[in-house]
Amino acid sequence: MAFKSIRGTKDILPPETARWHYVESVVREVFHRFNYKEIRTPIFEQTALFARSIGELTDIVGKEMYTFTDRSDDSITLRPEGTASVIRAYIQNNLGEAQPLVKVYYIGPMFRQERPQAGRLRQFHQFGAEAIGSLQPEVDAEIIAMTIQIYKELSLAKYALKISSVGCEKCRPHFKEILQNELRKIAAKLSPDSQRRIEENPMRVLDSKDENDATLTAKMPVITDHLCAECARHFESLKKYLTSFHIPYTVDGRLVRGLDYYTKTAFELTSAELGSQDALAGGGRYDLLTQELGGKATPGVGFAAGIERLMMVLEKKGFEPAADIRPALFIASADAESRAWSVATTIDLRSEGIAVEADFLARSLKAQMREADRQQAKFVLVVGQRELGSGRAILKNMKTGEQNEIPLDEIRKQLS
RNA sequence: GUGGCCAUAGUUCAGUUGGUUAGAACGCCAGGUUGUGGCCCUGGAGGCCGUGGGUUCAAGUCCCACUGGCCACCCCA
Repeated sequence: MAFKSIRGTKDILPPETARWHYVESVVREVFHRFNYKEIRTPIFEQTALFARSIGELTDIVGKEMYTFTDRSDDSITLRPEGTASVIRAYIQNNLGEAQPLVKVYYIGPMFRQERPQAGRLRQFHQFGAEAIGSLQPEVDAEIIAMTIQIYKELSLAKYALKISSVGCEKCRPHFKEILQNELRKIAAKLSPDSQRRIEENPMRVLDSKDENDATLTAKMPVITDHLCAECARHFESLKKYLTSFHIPYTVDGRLVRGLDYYTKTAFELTSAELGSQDALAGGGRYDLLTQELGGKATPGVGFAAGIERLMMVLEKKGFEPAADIRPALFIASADAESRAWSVATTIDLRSEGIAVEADFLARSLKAQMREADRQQAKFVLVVGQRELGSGRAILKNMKTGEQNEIPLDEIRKQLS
């Protein structure tokens, strides 16, 4: 084969694009109902934006970014996630000056150079939302409720919501020290991966998939027991809201997010139907990010969800939306002269807003009927010399098989 | 980045201990119906057997490398 798509990238082809249209329309509709407005940022940014927001030491920045130098010798990176760009746009365009709470959402591709596997691609798609400007736990609750609502409206039932608080600049460093001290005591018994993580990211040791590690760390302290008064109050309030929203959740003090910028609330939605990469969506609060990126100190909360993973679950359920593009009418023609008429009429009707298809292969009537069937056309109009002469033709309802002779100039009326 | 499995028509797959013209189903095209879809019947087109090298009289089949896919680790959406 001459050219192939880049490893870890995929073509999304017609029957499947209908599913994407459906999912995107549901997602947009829910966002709009929650009064979030769409923001579209460039898919590439200065490398430093991601390095500073996501964190130099994270895997994403350390080894997964698509980074290159452009012809002006600037370091450019394809966005690995959405929040950094949104906050950059928020600061750059002074969005906070027009209103105190800015609520935006995005849908689009993200890029990470990882080894592809089930539910993991190098170009993948996310939808997500950010609420920038409020410290209130009500906003955290709204974001979570909105996330859940989207999955509900897609008739997805089998997921689990895990929530936690990762603390703030006051309580997290404290806890990190306590945990590291505990972990160092048993370091020798831990897996090599976990030993490395003790210094790099101790919270992740608690999340290890290694059975032995899990046993050894079962009684280790968790952050949710070591929050400062303010973080604890915030977390309690969030839990109350979720309960009042009738949203079931489990508190998982070991929940870790892959990005450094999170403070207080962290949450994750997982699906048991996904295999190893089971996170459907994740998010949390990032009260320090805006000032870290050079803006006025402004709190924020957000989430992001993987569209391909959502598709995997929908496919597993056998979900198949009705074809979103199908002609209202197919004009079948019996000969060259009527074909000319049918093409001209097709263009006319289309300009009037009617979805029409005709024969463009000069095929037999039978083949045209087959084509109309394949396209799931609602009606077929059969025209030939006779019809052009008499001004009346047969209109066939493809679902019922019913045929009626109608005057050609009444075709618009018949279709409406 | 590491590991395991895999790579044959458009698609999903068969292909005996290496042995003549590589098969099926579905899909596609045409005919059965000289102006009518779906079901049925008949016929047809369509394969450098992932790429490169090696072993052999002989390779889709065995060996090696590469590329790609799948799955897992890592990490995450």
